[in-house]
Amino acid sequence: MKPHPTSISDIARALGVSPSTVSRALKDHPDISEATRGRIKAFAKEMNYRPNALALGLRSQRSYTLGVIVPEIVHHFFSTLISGIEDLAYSKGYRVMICQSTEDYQREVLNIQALLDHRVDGLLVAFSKQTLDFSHFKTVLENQIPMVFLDRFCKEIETDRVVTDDFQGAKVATNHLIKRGCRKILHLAAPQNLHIGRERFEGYHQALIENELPLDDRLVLHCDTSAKLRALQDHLLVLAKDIDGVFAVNDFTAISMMQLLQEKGFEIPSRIAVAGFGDDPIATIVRPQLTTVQQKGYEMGKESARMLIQRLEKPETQTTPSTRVFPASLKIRESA
Amino acid sequence: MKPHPTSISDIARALGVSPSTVSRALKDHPDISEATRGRIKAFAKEMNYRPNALALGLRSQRSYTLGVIVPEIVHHFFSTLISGIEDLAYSKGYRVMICQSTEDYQREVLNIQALLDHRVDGLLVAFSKQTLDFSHFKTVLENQIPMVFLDRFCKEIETDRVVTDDFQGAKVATNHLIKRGCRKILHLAAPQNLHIGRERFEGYHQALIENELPLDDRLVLHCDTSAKLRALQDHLLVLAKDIDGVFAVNDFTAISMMQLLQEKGFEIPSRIAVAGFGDDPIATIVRPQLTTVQQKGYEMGKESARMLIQRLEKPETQTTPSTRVFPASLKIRESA
DNA sequence: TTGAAAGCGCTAACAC
DNA sequence: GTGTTAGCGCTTTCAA
Repeated sequence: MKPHPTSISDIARALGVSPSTVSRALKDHPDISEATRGRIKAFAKEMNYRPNALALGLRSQRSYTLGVIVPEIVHHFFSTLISGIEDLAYSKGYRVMICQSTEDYQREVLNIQALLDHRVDGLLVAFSKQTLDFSHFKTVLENQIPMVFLDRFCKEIETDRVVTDDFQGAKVATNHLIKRGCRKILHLAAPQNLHIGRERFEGYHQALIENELPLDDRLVLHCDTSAKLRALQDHLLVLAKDIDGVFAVNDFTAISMMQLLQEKGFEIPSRIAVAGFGDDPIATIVRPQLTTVQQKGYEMGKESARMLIQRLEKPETQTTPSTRVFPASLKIRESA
Repeated sequence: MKPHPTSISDIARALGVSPSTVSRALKDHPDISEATRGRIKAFAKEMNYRPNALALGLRSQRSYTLGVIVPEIVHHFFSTLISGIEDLAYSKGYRVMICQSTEDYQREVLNIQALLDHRVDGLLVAFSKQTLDFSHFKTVLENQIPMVFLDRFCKEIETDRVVTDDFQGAKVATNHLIKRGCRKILHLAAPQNLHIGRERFEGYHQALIENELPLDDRLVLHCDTSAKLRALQDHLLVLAKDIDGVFAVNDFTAISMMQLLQEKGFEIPSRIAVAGFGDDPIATIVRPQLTTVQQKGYEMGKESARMLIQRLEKPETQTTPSTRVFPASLKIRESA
C-alpha cells in the first residue's frame, strides 16, 4: 500500500488537537500558545509534513504557479528566458510550468488549455510563428488571468510586454554593415506576421534610408531557419554574386548562410560581411566569429516574471498594460 | 471581480440537475439518459467548462503530472530529453513540470520538494554533478513515487534507468582515434562521482588496453566545461606538445579544446585529432566538423516517460527496476 | 487559546 | 436515471 503523505489531520489526530489548531500553529498564528505550537511544529517536522499544493490551490484559488509557453526550449534565447523566469519566480515563492508549442498553433492552444486547467495564476507567453488568430489569448484575458507577452507580441492583445528593441538592434547592425562599406545588403527575414519580423525588417530599412541606399525587394527574403536556407540555396548563391553584406534575423540563419558562402569560396567578411541577431553561444564558436545583436534573454525573463507577480500581488498598482523594452546592442566580432 | 471559471455545480444549478448528474453526463456514464446528457454537454460547451485539475488531483490522488529535473535546459542534450518526455507524456494525457537544478545540490533538493508538494505522480531525474548524497531520492522511493533516472544514475538507488551506453561510446571513439594513428590521447573527463564520468573514462581505458597502449595518468584530466578548460589553458598547452589525440567527455569541451589548439597553430586533425561526446548541433557548425558520439536524447526522453507511465498505470506488471541502455554510435566527421 | 463547521471542485458509493 | 452525501487537504469564519 502507498503510504500517503502526512496531512494536517494526521497530525491533529496524533496530538489530540483539532486540524485548525495545527494549521494555525504551522503558520505561526499568534493565537496559538507557545507550547502547543512547539509540540505541533516538532511533530510536523518529524513526520516530514509538507502542505499539499493541490489542496492549497483549491482552497485559496491561487496556485502560486506561473505558466510559461515558448516555441522551443532548444533555442538558446528561450532557454535563457526560462532561466530568468524560474530564478525570479522561485525567489518569490512561485513555481513554473513550462510548455513548448514547437511553433505549432494547435499545440499552443492546447498548452494554454492545460495551464488554465491547472489554474496557473498567470501566464508568460512567447507565441508561435504560426499563430495568426489570437482568440485563445483574448479568452485568457477575459478570464482575468494576467499575461505577459515575451519577445513576440501583437497589437491586438493589450497586455504587458517584455521585448527587445528589435528595430534599433536591426538598424544598428545594418548601419554597421554600411559603415564597413556594404552597399547591397541581403536581409534574411522572419515572417512578417511576427512583430519581431517586421521590426527587424524596418530597422534594416531605416538604416538604408538614413544612408540613402535603395531598398531592393529582391534582397529581402523570408528565410529564418537553416532548413529554409538550404531549400533556398541555389537562389541564394545566385544573389551572392551581387551582394556584399547579409543581415539575418537570427544567428542560426546567419551562420548557415556564412557557411554556405564559405563553401562556395566567398571570403567573409572581406567579400561579404555577415551579421546576425541574438548572440547565441554559437556566435563565438563559428569562424569567423559572428557579429550579432545582443539580446538579454535572462534579464528579460526575470523582468517578465517580476511584472507578472507584481500584477498578481498588487493588482491595484497599475491597471494599464505596460511595455518594457530592452535595448539591443551590437556585439562586433569578426564576420562584419 | 474575477469571473470564476464555470464549475460543475454552476452547470447543475443552471440546468436544475444535481452535480453528480453533470459529472456523469460529462464523462459519458451509461446511466445518464441520452437527453440529459445532450443538454448538459451542450451547455458545458457553451459555458466553456473545463475541469479543475487541482480538484481532480485532490480527489483522485493522481495529478496526471510528471515531474522532471534536469541540470540545465540550455544544454542541447537535456532539452531534447525534455522534448521527448513532453511528447510522450502529452500523448498519454499527462502534463509535465520541469525544474532545473543548475547543477546545484541544494536546488535539486528544493526541486524535489516542490514537485512532491504538487503531488506529481512520478519523477524523471538527471541529477546534478554536485550530488553525492542521495537521501532525497531515497525519500521519494520510500513514498512510493515511481522515479526514472535519466542519463546520470548511481548504484545506491535501485530504480528504473534510461542511459546511453557510455562505456561503449567512449571505447568506440577512442578506438577510432587509435585507428587513425593516435598513440597519446588526452582524456578530458567528467567528475568520477558521475556514473557517466566513470564509464566514459573506462571506455577510453579499455580501448587503450585492447590496443596495448599504456594508460598515462597525466593524460586524464578532470575538465568538462569550457570554463574549466580556460582555467587549465596553460597546462593543456604544455601537454599539447606531447599528444596526438583528444577525447573529451562532451562536445562543448571538445570544441573549446579544438579552438585553443587551433589558436596556437596545432592543425586538426593532422597534428592532433579531437573527438567529443553527445553530437550537439554545434558539432556540425564548427570547423573542422567534430567527430563525436551520438546520443539519442529525444528517444531517451520518450522511453523514460513511457517506462514511468507504464509503472503508474500497471504497477503490477513489473516490480524490479529495469535499465534501458541506448547504444551510442560514432559520428565520424572531420576532426578525427 | 482552541474547536466545529463549511466550502474550494470533483466523484463514487449508496440511496431512491 | 438521478439525487444525496461524504471526503480528498486545507483555511477561516464563528463560537466557545
